[in-house]
Amino acid sequence: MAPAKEPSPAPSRNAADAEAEYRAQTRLWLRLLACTSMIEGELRRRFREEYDFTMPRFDVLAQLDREPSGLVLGELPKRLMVSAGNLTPIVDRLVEDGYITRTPSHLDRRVQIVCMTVEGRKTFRRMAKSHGAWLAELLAEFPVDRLDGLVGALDDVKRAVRDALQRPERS
Amino acid sequence: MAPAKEPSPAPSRNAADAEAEYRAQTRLWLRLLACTSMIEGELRRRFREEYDFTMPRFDVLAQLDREPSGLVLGELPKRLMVSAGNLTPIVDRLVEDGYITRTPSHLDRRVQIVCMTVEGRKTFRRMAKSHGAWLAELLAEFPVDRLDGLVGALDDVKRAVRDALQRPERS
DNA sequence: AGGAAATAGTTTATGCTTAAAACAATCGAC
DNA sequence: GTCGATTGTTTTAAGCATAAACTATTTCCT
Repeated sequence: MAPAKEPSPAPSRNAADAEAEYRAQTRLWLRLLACTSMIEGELRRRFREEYDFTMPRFDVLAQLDREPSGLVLGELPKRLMVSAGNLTPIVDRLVEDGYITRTPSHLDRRVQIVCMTVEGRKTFRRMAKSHGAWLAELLAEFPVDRLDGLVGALDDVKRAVRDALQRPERS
Repeated sequence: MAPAKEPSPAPSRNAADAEAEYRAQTRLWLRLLACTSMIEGELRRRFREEYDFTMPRFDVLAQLDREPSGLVLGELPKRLMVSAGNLTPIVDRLVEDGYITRTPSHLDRRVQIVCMTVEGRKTFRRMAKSHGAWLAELLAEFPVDRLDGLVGALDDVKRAVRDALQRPERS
């Protein structure tokens, strides 16, 4: 496949390009990290202060809000991109606090179905409204007409990374 | 400044716009989170597998790499955007493992100066090289000519959020 | 000089996060 | 039908993260 000893076309320019690409990719990663952690930190702080709640707990409720008939427990780790073991204590506490229920399935006794309670749904709606408003406040100065473009670019980043991850571990 | 009771121009359209803006902002946040956590998860996994190291430890070394004369300990939480208490055990372990030194200042006995050791610098360079290569691999499918534009947009997001955070807590 | 306020850093309590091992129930092959 | 593999979930050990309380030192005010 790779022909050996082909005279490399403009080698120094290629090296410089590769170097520049490297730096640009690193910059992209650092910016992603900075933006995400700034926003995440502030949202976490407000969740805590206003509702004495955490973001992972909110994320679980958000998934359940769109599923009136509940969700198989094993679906949550996949959707939230966290490990399964992580969710056990979080779901435990949400059940304890009365926001969700966890019922074993008759068909398969390994499986459990989690479902939001009326109380949970009410609380979630309130928090979701705040969440949206906080985000709007934090992003207020970013021009509206550039939102879609940025979202599109991030979709492409996401796709690129997913492809790289799904690529069979090289040779 | 704001004239009261001005007949609102096309009120329903404004409401619809606000709604759309809301959704676009939420989408932006979800994409940011998805991209960051995908990349972060993979980098963490590789740091662990290849070097038995964690990202927070790498981040500390990265800061110290650019400061041959060392850094005041208190500078680290600011640069890394983490809490001070968080760093104590991380720095402890890096000292224990011989990657950095921590020496009290004579001028002010509250202050400590952290500095990378020769061993630490050597290890860091190796890891930094892998880190760059991993990032290049993960982002390989994202077109090079769109990197700078995306970085610029994220800079603007970062600025917007920082401004929002620094704004005096409203009224 | 003496004491209050500020600063640097650590400790504690709580919770998130992962990887890996353990456990339990089901499924499949024979 | 039984045994081995697979699947769903929990447990465990280690580490990251924050907020809040605490210690030690310095600075500032009078």
